[in-house]
Amino acid sequence: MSSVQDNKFQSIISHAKEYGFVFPSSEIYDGLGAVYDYGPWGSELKKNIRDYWWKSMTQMHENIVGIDAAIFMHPTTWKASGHVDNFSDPMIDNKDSKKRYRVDHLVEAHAEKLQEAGKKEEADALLAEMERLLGADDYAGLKSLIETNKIVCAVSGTGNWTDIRQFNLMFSTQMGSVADDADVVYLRPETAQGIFVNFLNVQKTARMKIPFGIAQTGKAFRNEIVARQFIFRMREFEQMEMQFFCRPGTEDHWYEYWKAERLNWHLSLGIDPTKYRYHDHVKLAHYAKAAVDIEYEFPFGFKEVEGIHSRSDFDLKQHQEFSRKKQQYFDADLDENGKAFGNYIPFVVETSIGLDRMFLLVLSTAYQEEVIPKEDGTNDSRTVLRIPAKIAPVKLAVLPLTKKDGLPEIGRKLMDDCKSGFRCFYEEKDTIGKRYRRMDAIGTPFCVTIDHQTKEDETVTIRYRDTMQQERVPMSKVREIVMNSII
RNA sequence: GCGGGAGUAGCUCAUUUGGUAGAGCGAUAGCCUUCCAAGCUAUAGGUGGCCAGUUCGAGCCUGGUCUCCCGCUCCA
Repeated sequence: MSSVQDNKFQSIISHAKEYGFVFPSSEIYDGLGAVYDYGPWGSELKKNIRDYWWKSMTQMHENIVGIDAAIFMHPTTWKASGHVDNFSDPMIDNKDSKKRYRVDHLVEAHAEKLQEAGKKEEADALLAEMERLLGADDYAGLKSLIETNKIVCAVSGTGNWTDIRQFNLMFSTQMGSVADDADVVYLRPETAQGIFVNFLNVQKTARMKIPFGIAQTGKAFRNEIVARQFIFRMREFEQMEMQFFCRPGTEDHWYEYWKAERLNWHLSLGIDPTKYRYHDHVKLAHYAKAAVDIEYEFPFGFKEVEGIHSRSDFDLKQHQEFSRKKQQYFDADLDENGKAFGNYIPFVVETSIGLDRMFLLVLSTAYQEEVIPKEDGTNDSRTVLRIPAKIAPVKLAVLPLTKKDGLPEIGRKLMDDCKSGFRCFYEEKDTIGKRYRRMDAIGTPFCVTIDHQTKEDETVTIRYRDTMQQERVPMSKVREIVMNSII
């Protein structure tokens, strides 16, 4: 990261705090690592992004319905999903290079070398032994396996290792207030499983026919080893996910469809397309058939904001196996031979976007420090958040030019006319220029000024955030102008 | 978790070798009534991240600790 980008990122973080978007969690106690709170304007913006997503996925797609599943789920859910086995990794550190490795990656890399050297049998034996020890959670055995095979660190070249430690990425707590009887439950590490376990409930009660989708937004929790970069990687975060259930064999079609559709959603906010790119996964997760990330160029580089995954029938199959409840769907549509497609476990295409990451994306793209030349030759400056009007925290500021001569009363009346439609902000303190700057800083797209002429002809000055241009319009038109820009 | 850097008012910073903290901006109230920040007055706000040690005395020296940033590592 260059220092210029570095500074811009720092400025965004400072701005977010100073103007009530994001605060460190429990800040008076020095904060809590990688946990953040959303302030007055931040919570508005976050809610608006969530609503915009929700509307585009559900209201705009007749074959997608929503649910709101609980954060706690039956512990077996996470065995079936693979999280219990795959979400906790034994790690080992090299004391000389200070490098940290996942034990399985380290051993696998060594096995590959053996294979290249023609020692295939030795490699296979090593991997088999590793699997056995991993399955038995035998960390001492794994360490001696590393030592006896003289596996060394690629950087330091030494075999000076720490003990193996377990990093469990799932948060756990107890359900039940008597500690001895309490069952361990997990805070969900992803929202997707709440959709999968409700697949048939939703399909039957909402009478959905394949292909259809289930959408959900909600919190998820991961005990990240390293959580950094402001709200980009948090331990508690919010996902917006949609699982699309389709007939086996059509998943590639729907994968391509959602890949395009989701990028279009981002672009519909008017965000610079050159800041986006697709990143196809080469190494796929255990369930995946295909996976692509939508990456955005954050101030700290291109990073994943959303993932589209072709998950096959893995999840439903797993839940069918672990729950012993059939997860199949009867498809009465006829195939080319005039026969019903019949019973099958649907394939799934998932779209999964981090709400907090989207929030950071919006803030990153919106934040601008501008220099404005003045008539006398000197320069003026402003910090403006060019947040798309439809998701801006405050849509309209009502600003009487003075607080005398009945202007505030007119402003209050305009407030009453508008505030049932969208978030408004009223302010009569300080010079008009200062008030414009304050509204720029929180991204308010429209400011309306009440002046003495308003008393004569009921017109007001509307001032646009992005162009700083002003226009005289009838006061009765203000609500409509703002409404039209936020739909 | 390892290595590096940082922590003084809401923000940006100052406080000449150790002598118990100041400014600008911002905020609040008022004046002015002005269509793009930086006119005037007043007020509020800090056990110097926290804890200990050295010292007659610590924002400053030492140790520990917490948090943040950067790099490594990890990322379904």
